[in-house]
Amino acid sequence: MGRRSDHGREELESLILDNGRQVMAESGYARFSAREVAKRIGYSVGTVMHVFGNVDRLVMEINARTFRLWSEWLEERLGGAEGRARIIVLVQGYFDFAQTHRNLWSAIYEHRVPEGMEMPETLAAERMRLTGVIAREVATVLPATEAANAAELTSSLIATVHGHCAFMLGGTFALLGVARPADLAAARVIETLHARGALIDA
Amino acid sequence: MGRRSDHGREELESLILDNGRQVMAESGYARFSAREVAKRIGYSVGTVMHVFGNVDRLVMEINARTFRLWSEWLEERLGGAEGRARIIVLVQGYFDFAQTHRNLWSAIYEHRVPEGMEMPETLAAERMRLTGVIAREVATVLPATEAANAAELTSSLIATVHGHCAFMLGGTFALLGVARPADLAAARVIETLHARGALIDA
DNA sequence: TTTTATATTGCACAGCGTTCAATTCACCTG
DNA sequence: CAGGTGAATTGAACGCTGTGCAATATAAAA
Repeated sequence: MGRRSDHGREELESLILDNGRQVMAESGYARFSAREVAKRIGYSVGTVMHVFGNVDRLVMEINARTFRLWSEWLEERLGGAEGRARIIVLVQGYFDFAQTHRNLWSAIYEHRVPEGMEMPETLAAERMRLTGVIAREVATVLPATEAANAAELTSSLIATVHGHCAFMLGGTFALLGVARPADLAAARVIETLHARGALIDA
Repeated sequence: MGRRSDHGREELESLILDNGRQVMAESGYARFSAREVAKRIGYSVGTVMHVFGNVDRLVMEINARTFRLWSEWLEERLGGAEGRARIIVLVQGYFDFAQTHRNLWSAIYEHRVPEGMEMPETLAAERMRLTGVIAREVATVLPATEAANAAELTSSLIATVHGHCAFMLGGTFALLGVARPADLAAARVIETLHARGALIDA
């Protein structure tokens, strides 16, 4: 039983979030349970509910953390890469992250925000941060004439890669006999960038 | 209380499937319930479980039906369209179906087949049927030199459109300020087909 | 020390999927 | 037609789930 002297409010929040992330990573969204999180931190269910209001908000905060982790993962991988290689790193990094953190990644897309409940600011912010990393790289590669379309094009390219990644982890590609999903996605991205006059080699 | 004289085994199966589809359409995967289906058909939960073994199999059978509905939806829409228009119809039809049958469409991708449980034959078959419709149209448009890659390219194009559609219904595009997701997806598809030397006008 | 505010609990509730002994029923046999 | 048989169907039990809330425990203030 947790005493209030053990952890301050913020401390308790991140304690729940840390263990919540762990439960999500182990069990996946379908088997995620606030009760299990409570058990692990040695507090009762009521406390978890009191801190986050409801399970959906807890899941969304976990997802926000996943987005941050993901952004950092991509930035790290970009490291010293240059030119076309940076784009490939982004695509491959997208796939690698999803595969390495399968359950965390899936939870982002398996969770539906209930009607009438608004998305927490943190989730929107972290999502935009990830998009920002990619948008920056896309803008670098595009010619000046395409600058106005860069944001929209970035969204479209992310959607393209996302679709391939979702089909890989969801088993659709396995069913269709597709061997190297990441290469396919990369090919589509390069194609589009070329079509827009991007300054990268073939 | 259902008497066995009321419905034969097959009759009962499709009764469950019909009402199951309805519950799924109304409530979505997250709130789908075998008990609710049982209530609607006037049988007990045990009967539903007896016919389908477990809820996952029932969901997969419902999803198989959704795939069939989807294939027919696309074939109808292809109607008298010709050339490039057929490709646009496929892309737009993908989006329209998903939007019109939001919960049924989402259920396909929200449901994860539990480990150790194999996919029923019907689901795999209906999924391939849908892919077949699209593969046929892609093959028609591609030059003979690309025939060998047609199947893989088809899978990639479906993934591309799927990614855009998922982002639309999941709210990602709204967050990013993307206005016309279907047009974006269509642009990507046309780009790729052009890059492969497809015989369609710009 | 007593009061006050609130963090925390633990139970109740309604729902879920799954299991299974008991029951009901349709049909076959004599 | 009567009795037996096997399968269909039930309904309760079990262990989960998220949520709400009155009661309690506790730290801080008076």
